[in-house]
Formats: sequence, structure tokens, C-alpha cells
Amino acid sequence: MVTIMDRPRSEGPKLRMTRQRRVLLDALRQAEGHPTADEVYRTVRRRLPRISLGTVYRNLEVLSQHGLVRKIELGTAPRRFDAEATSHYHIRCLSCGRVDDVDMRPQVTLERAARSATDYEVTGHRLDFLGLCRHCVTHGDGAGKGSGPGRPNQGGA
Amino acid sequence: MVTIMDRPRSEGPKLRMTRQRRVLLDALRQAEGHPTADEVYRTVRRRLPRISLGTVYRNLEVLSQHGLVRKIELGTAPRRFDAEATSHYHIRCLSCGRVDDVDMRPQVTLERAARSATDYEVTGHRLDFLGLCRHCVTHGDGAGKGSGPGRPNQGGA
DNA sequence: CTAGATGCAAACTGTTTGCTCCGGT
DNA sequence: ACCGGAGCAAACAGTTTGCATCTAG
Repeated sequence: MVTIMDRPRSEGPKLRMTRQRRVLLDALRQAEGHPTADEVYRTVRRRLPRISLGTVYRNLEVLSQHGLVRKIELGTAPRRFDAEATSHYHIRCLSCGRVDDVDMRPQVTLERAARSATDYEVTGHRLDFLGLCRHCVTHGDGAGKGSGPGRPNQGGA
Repeated sequence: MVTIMDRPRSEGPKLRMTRQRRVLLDALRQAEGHPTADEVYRTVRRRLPRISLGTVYRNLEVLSQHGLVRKIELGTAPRRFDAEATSHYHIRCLSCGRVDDVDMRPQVTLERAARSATDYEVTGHRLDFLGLCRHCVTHGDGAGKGSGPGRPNQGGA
């Protein structure tokens, strides 16, 4: 994302490290790909059966404000989360919705270009790629949506 | 957006031009900025008082599949629509949510870079900028969200 | 005449929130 | 002990859908 978008409103007052936050963070780090809140919820539930979805949302939000996790918001699709703190771009499979990291350096140049093209005070940018993951390319399907080739997500970032 | 994302599934079977579609299209063309479905709905309602929000959604979708309008989906924020068919980037004000066009040429180069960084078949990219619009810069407010400086949107594209 | 579009209302999904009790520091 | 956090359930916003009725071609 390469943006100040989710920057802490005025840095963090300090983060209280509760059990659920620890588990959440851990789950996100173990996660295969970039899970949605609900996926995180289902995972975390194995250790914390009484945790609520609301808590998951609240904490992923808090953790992201403290820079411990990153929110990934592509299109209108459900928000996903990433334990990776460093800036990087993502690519989403048009067919199965899976999201992966793209290993290329943030192009700050883009912002300079935008700066001269608008009268906004440009503070960041968001760049995502779209395409077909290997699985969906091989298993046919040009751009079916939900038609179920790959799982809705997950998979090595 | 510079993407094939919303391309017609297999071109158009043909588009039946109903009254509501005509009005919808027209409203979108007259629109100041990049309205949400609901904003379009409220506008169009003046001419078609009995139109339903469902119809607005259905038709904006259909029209976009036929390449007559463009969907703008930034983050998790409500989808917006654009009568402009040509590719261009957008910038969103972090403070008031307003969305404007950015007058710069699509950087196809980016896709080439991404192509060598993933094993996806890269078909497009989505690039949006974030910042503060002139109004929000002058009227203070660093990054308040919903705290209501500018209206939630609208404004010269 | 008929496939496809409309209006309406209900359903859904993802996310947020109010409240009371609980646990970290 | 105190204050923020957790759990729960209800509320929400945005978007989608089933169905009976119209209408463009």
C-alpha cells in the first residue's frame, strides 16, 4: 500500500498485550496467505473458542494502527490482513480471489507524477495488480468469479 | 483503473436500452464527480420516481459490463461510478472521501515489472492515490475520518 | 409475443457498536 | 484497583436476489 492511510492517529497511546491479541498476531504470522477477518476468526477459534468476531475486527484494527499488521483492501472485496509490516504491493487473482505479494520496490515516483497532476496534497498511493494465478491459468477458466477453481484465497505469499 | 477487470464476460449479448438505463447513463454523465450508487439513485429519482435502488445497482453493473460506465472501487469504501470510459487513475481525499481524476497516463510499465516478480499472468493494475483535497488542506484537519469537513464526496472530476 | 427488465421487499455479507463483565498492568 | 479489553448480540451500510409484473424489440 505504501501509504500513511492507516497511520496511527497520533501514534499509539500504548498497546495492551492481551491473550487474544497475541494469538491473533501469531495466527496471522502463521497464516499461509492474507486471510480475511473471518478466516482469522475461524483459525484463532481453535485456541480461543470463546473469542468473538467483533474482537477479531477490533483487534486487527488496533494492531494495524500500531503498525503490527497491515490491512489489505482491494476493491469492494472483503478486507484482508497481512502480518508483514514492510511495504509491498499485492496481486489478486481475478478468478479465485487469492492474494499474493509482489516482490518489487514501491514506486514513489508515481506520487511525484500525481502531485503535479492534481491540486491534492498527495500523501500516498495504492497499487495492486490483477491477473490469474498459476493454478487458475492451468486449470482453465478465463475469468470466472466464484465458479470455484482455486479456493477463495490463501496460499503462499 | 487500467484493467480488464470489468470487461464483458464474452462481449455483450446486446444491451437493451430501457428508459431507466438511458436516464442512469445520462445522470452519470451530468454528475459532478464520481457518485455512489445511492447518489445516482437519488438523482435519477427526480425523473423516475418509481425506480428502485436494486435497479440502479443492476444497471450500473450491466452498463459497466458493456463498457459504458466504469466502476471505481477504492478500499472498502462504497463503490463509485464514472461515465468516463477512458482509462485514468483516481485520487481520494483521506479526510472527506471525495474522489477525483488524476490526469496522468497509465503506466503500463508497472505491469511488466510485476510480471517478472510473480508467477501470475498479470492482466492489469489498479493505482489510486491518497491525499488531502484542497478544501480539507485549507480547512485544517489532518486525517480525520468522517469528522465532517468536506461532504462525503462529489465535486469536479 | 417473449426474453429480459423493473419494482418491491426481503435476504445477505462484511463490519461496527452498546453494554456489561473481565483481566492486564 | 482501574481502565481498557472481551464477549455477545443487535445494528448498520452496501449490495444482491426472488418473484410477480411490465416492456422493448
